[in-house]
Amino acid sequence: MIKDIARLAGVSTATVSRALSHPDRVSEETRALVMGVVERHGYRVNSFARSLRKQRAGAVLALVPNLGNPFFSLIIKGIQDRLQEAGVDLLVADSHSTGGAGRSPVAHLRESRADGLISLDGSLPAATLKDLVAPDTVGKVVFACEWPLSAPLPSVRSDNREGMRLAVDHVVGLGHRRVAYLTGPAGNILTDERRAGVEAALAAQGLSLPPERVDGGDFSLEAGHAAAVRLMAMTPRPTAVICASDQLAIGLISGLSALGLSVPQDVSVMGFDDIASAPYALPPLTTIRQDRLALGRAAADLLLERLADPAATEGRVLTLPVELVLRRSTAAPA
Amino acid sequence: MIKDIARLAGVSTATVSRALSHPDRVSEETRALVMGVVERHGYRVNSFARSLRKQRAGAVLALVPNLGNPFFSLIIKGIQDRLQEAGVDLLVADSHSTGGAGRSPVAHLRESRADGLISLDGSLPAATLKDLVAPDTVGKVVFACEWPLSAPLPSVRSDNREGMRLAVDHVVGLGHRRVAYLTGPAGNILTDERRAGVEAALAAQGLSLPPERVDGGDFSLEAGHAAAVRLMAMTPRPTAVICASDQLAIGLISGLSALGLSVPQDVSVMGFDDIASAPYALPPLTTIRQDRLALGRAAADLLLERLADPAATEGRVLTLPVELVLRRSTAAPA
DNA sequence: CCTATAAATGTAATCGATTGCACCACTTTG
DNA sequence: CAAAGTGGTGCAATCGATTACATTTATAGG
Repeated sequence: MIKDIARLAGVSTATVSRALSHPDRVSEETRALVMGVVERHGYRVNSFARSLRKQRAGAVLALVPNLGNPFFSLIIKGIQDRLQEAGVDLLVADSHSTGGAGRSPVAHLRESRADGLISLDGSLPAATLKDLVAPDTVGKVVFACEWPLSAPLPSVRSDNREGMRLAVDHVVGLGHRRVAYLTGPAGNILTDERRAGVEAALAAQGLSLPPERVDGGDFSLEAGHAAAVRLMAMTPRPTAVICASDQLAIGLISGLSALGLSVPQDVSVMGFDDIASAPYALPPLTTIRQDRLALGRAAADLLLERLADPAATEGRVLTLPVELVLRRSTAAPA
Repeated sequence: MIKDIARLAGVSTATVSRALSHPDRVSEETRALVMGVVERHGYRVNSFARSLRKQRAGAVLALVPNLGNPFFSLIIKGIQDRLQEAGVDLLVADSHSTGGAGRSPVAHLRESRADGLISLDGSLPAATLKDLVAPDTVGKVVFACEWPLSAPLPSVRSDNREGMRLAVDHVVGLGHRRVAYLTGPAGNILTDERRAGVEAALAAQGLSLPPERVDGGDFSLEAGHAAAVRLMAMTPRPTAVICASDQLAIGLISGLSALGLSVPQDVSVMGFDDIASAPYALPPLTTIRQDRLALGRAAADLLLERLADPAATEGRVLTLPVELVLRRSTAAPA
């Protein structure tokens, strides 16, 4: 195709290419001439030919634990926003669904379909992780939101421990002493961090988190709902429940409501994330806000920087601040 | 790279290529030999070289009105699931954010970064739509969920009118006569379809939808919340409100609750979509379920078929069934 | 034993752009 | 006025695979 343009403009393909990619390397008039022809014929460079020659894809892969989980949408949007500014495309893949072709995410890197990888999944299979830290790929990977414990790869994350400190201090400040915790899925780094944050903050207040006051096991609505009956069967009952996610909290409130209990009169409930529906829960959910959009942007930013200079970003960890959002789901104990 | 493998295996690059892509075109032993070398050296084909030569990208672009809107996540997952089975990659772009590079989605097609396009946005700018129906792109485009009125492109959609008929028949069957409607954003095809569905179904029951009983103007939680006070200021009040989305319904319930009204005792509320949190709303939301996962899969399926045979799929419209899900947000009027 | 046919492999053109190097036409400088 | 420098172009190699066509080798049929 570039040949056609060259022929029509009466110049060489080299000149067309330069007029398009390095406008300052051709004369004013040649550029205008070439641009005119390009315009008239609606010519567009073939990205494969370019990628093949330049040895870069112009695309980045985002690996999501579950594409169907709405929690990730804002992070993805943040990533896409930043990438679009840089003129880089976004590929997405689900790290759990391994379809017919069954290509590992690393294959995208090795087949040079993507220049880099942003993983929102911190619990990648050991084999995948091993591939990722190989010399030829380690400089192309960053983590967002979650991160792997076993490899010191660059990552962007929210300040999960601080978030839980804010949550604990809030409910303890209201006068609660028996605080229960709804935790996330086992083996997840966020689960560990947040739980550790809760325990540390409670300890700092002279309180403890006995194992029987921990329930959940999943970030989902279902898990929260199911936990209600178990939590309320305890004697004495916990007076406040801190949840590892807003979904857990909303599910829990739903479960409590089914038991005829109301929030915050009978129990205080706190979430984590500040998802879009948190302000519209009944009651509006007191929670810890993490800025998912900013997190996505920062991750994309970090990856772009890493691709430009792997050494400079070696092991870099960016921790984003979180914020206590006071709404109506917490109150002093009865 | 393929040259290295060829040299190491003592065969030509042609044979390596065939061993990899057309195993039946080489002898058993050659294949084993080549595979062995490939395995040992972790060789992977370069996708650009392949794409350049084969003139296909092996990727498809999904265009989403707002990547941050969780409503789309399940559709995207459906698309990705199906594409992965076919060994095709998924690129995503936000049709609203036009970042620095500001490349139109059509550019992806023209630059052959993507073989096809699935648009979840039915309200594309006229210029974009015009580009899409050009002879060289029209065979590569399908719509999912939404669709453009002005061009007869293939699409997959839910049966929006039938859904609203089910909703209307349900509340009217409970005895409601003054039914209000919370509508979506102006200019959106779903807004039009659903409203038309409501009006037709009410008319069939001998009822009407006076303009003052229509509010909303957006699918969002906020719009639903804001509508509550206006709707309840009417005399006589509507006894049931049908919403164009679950988000509207949940926002509405939140707004009603702030006014001290409860659902369904004071007002019945219906949603549309059956999003993940609908069962955990207070009260659990009666709604119309559309299977977003199936919709995404079907759209990906349709696109793959269209890419293989554009003529056969010309103007094809697939309408997926919807379903009434009875929960607790509707009851007979007081 | 020789020819026709099939199976396996190699040769080299091709996909479409980018870019190092060479070259030409002018300026500038000593 | 000759030598050196500069800006603008063109030539052709290159990126890494795929595949039409040619060639070789093995097998079957007459």
